Amino acid sequence: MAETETNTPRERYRTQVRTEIKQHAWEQIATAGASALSLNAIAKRMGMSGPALYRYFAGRDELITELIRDAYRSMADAVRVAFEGGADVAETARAMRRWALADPHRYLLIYGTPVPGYHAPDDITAISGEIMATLLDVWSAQPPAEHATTALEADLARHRHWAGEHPAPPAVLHRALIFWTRLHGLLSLELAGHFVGMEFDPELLFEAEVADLRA
Amino acid sequence: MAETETNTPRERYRTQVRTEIKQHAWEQIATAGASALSLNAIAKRMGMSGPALYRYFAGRDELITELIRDAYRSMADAVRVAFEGGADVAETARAMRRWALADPHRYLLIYGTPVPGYHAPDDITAISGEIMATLLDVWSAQPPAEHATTALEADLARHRHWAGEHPAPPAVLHRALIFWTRLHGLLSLELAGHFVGMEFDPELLFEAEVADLRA
DNA sequence: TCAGGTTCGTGATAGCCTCTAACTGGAATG
DNA sequence: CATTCCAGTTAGAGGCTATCACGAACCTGA
Repeated sequence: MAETETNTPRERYRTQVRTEIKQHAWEQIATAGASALSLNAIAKRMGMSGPALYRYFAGRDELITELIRDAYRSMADAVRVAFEGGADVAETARAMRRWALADPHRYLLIYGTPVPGYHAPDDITAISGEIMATLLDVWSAQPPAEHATTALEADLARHRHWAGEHPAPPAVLHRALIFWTRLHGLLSLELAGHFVGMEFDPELLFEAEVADLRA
Repeated sequence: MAETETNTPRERYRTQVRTEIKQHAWEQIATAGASALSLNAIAKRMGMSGPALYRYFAGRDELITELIRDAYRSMADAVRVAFEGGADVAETARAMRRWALADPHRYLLIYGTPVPGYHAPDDITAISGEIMATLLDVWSAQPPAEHATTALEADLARHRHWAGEHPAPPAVLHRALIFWTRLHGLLSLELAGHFVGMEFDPELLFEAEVADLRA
């Protein structure tokens, strides 16, 4: 939600309105889902008439893209803050869960069902890369035990493009990947409400998975 | 997609049109996503004019609910067939992955971002329960090694409502749950395209997770 | 101070969408 | 043959995205 600082009052007004629009957008997403997000409805709730919002966003897609960008940025910051605060693997996982539970729709906007044909702009995929880089940092501080190289690790040694310049060995790449996929499995099912009828405590399942991940 | 057998030609015609509508709906979901599904567009592609479809479905929601029901039914059948064909845990996991990859949008319609406020009718949650029951069957044939009871297993022993009459012990409930969450994490990230820029082989990651699950 | 361009917000409009309502014409039924 | 039923039609209300032309407010520079 952070908007760059600006000078002229006009630009300050502009960014102020933009963030106000985004706030209303998040509220609407929380109550009716991203697919029901309506520029028209936001405008009316802000006391303006429909097309006014097109001065601030080129269209519905640009608004949603901006929300996705903010969400990624917020998550990348949360993970980074955890790591730099000295969090180990388990505590980083908990930080991610807290971030997800704090606003389920924000998480689902990032990792939920994508619109076919939508391609995130490069700066967003870069933030996604930041998150993976931080996970590699976290796991590098707690590297897995020595073991024979697996087929997957051989593949990861070849395709380590996504790790950027990070010097993590394939075993750490593997660890970061399953950290991501297992957490995502737990969080997305929990946030989407697939556990509700089951009545067990999702946090215990989460903690059990975190413990397993460290072993 | 299975429609009950009927007698009169009128009813046969009716169910025939219903399945034709659903086929067009799946095509539209595959190309533009579920949120862009349009009764109007389907009607036009079938050579009829808009409101005609309301003879067959009470509205857009009912059509989507029907698609969700068919998707769950298909998945439950796929898992059941695998189990009854003698599949072990690993082979059942592969059957689920094959089912998901065969039609990514069908999987995402079930397990993707839910619409806030949407509640699936009881018969659909029953099918979801069928799937869990089959997973319990699969794991009961390959029970995990003995170990001290964990906090999660104690919780599962108390809240085993979702397992119905199934006699599986808490350790098996735990196993079935993480089978589900880990597979879902892998599949939903793969199907949503979050691995595309990474270039590693998702199947190797999947197999590594399956192997880990059996250990 | 005041003339200029710039930017904001408006109403009108086109073209989608869902869904309701009244109507027509053909098929099934007695 | 007459009646009932039902598929499909058009018309229309009300929502949406998005574009356009216009008036009004604002900022800037002479």
